[in-house]
Amino acid sequence: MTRQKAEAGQTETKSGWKQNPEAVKADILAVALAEFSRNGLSGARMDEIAAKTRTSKRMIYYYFGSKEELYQKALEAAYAEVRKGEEALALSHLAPVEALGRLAEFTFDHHRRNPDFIRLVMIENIHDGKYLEQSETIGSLNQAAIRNIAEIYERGVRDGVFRKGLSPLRIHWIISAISFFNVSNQATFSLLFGKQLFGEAGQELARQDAREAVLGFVRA
Amino acid sequence: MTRQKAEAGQTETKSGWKQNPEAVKADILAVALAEFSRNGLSGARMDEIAAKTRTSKRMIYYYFGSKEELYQKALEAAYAEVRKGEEALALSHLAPVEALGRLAEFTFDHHRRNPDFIRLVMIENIHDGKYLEQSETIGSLNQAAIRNIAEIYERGVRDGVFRKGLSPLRIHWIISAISFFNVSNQATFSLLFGKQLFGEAGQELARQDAREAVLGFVRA
DNA sequence: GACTCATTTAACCGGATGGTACATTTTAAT
DNA sequence: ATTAAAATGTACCATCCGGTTAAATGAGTC
Repeated sequence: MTRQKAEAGQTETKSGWKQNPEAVKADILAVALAEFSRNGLSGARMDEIAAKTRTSKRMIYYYFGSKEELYQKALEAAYAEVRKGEEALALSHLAPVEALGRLAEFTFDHHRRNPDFIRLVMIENIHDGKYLEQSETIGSLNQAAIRNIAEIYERGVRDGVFRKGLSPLRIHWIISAISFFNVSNQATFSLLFGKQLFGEAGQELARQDAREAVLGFVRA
Repeated sequence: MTRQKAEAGQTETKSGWKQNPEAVKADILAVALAEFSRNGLSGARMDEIAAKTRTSKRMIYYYFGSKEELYQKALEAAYAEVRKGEEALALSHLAPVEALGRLAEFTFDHHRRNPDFIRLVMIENIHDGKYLEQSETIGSLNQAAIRNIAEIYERGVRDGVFRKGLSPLRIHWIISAISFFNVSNQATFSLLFGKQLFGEAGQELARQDAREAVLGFVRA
């Protein structure tokens, strides 16, 4: 998204062309993503989004139809963007314990790297997932995460280092919970219990804890 | 909150009195809590809150001043309410492993029992905790949870069943993460990965998993 | 170089929404 | 009974805000 926006800007600057629908759409989406993430669906302002865009409010309605549709498209774009960062993690050559530990740490870091996405997911959950539900571009790459874990878990059970009776989904659930919560609830948690866990050193500890919790969960 | 509302209703009905400030305030807070939890701060409508109240919009402003102040008071009330349910869990007579396991399961259930509270906390995190921060009634009973864990953990280390080097805060963090996520992200998680974990049987599994993850995390 | 369609601009609208002015009633104190 | 303060009812307002109307501009086509 951000990358595409930058390109669009250059193209416009270089050529002086006026019409460039794809760039305009990408620009709107990027701004919308940021605004919805910051303020939520009802909290975001179409005028504000338009102002931060290189185009006008009229254009937003021209391409996206309504605030809700824009939100949905921004949500889809956010998922797509974050999914890209999930690929390319080769774990099958590692021993099961090490592979799962790496996966936990990677997921932990990946969530930290994408706070805006986390916020959007929180917002979407406030809406009971009704917009993600309407989306057609969902059930694709998420299943890959499960298959990834399945492969590791089965090897671990075969080697006798993981206990039997678990499902990849439940392992993924634990990893997600810790990684997500670490970002989503940072504000309230640190208000109630102090900021220790959210500084540089604290987050290093937290990552190790995420790893240990997951491994402790599956270990035989 | 709910209890107090019911009492207020009865009092009003019985006596026919008109003025009853405390009951009116409690009524407003209860309605506000539900509405803000459902729709967020910007999404909630003052007119709607007023309509669901036994009193008028005028009264809301008379007692609470503004939408934001009402939200803050509702948030505080929610925390206070939920805290009450956390007390009275005697664990010091149990062996460390059993005590911590029970605590994990209890916390898991307690979160499930209070979805509205969870939603409010999510909403507050979207606002970066700025309203909770302004509150004066925060840092009180939350520390009790930490002390509770500290007691169990220290016994566990002494007995050699828990590993050294952890802090009660980090244990609490893990327990909270799993318990919170299980409620907060139910919508999106079940959309992406299916509803298996959120049915009757699934949640029973999830609770056991919460227990196992925590115990696996601290076990020597 | 006229025609056509996609794209863009600028001004505008009507209802929703947070908040208020003002009069009135109720309660407690004297 | 009188009075002052607290509590409440009614009607209203100014602004915000999602969305639109209508007309103009650019680009590819023949």
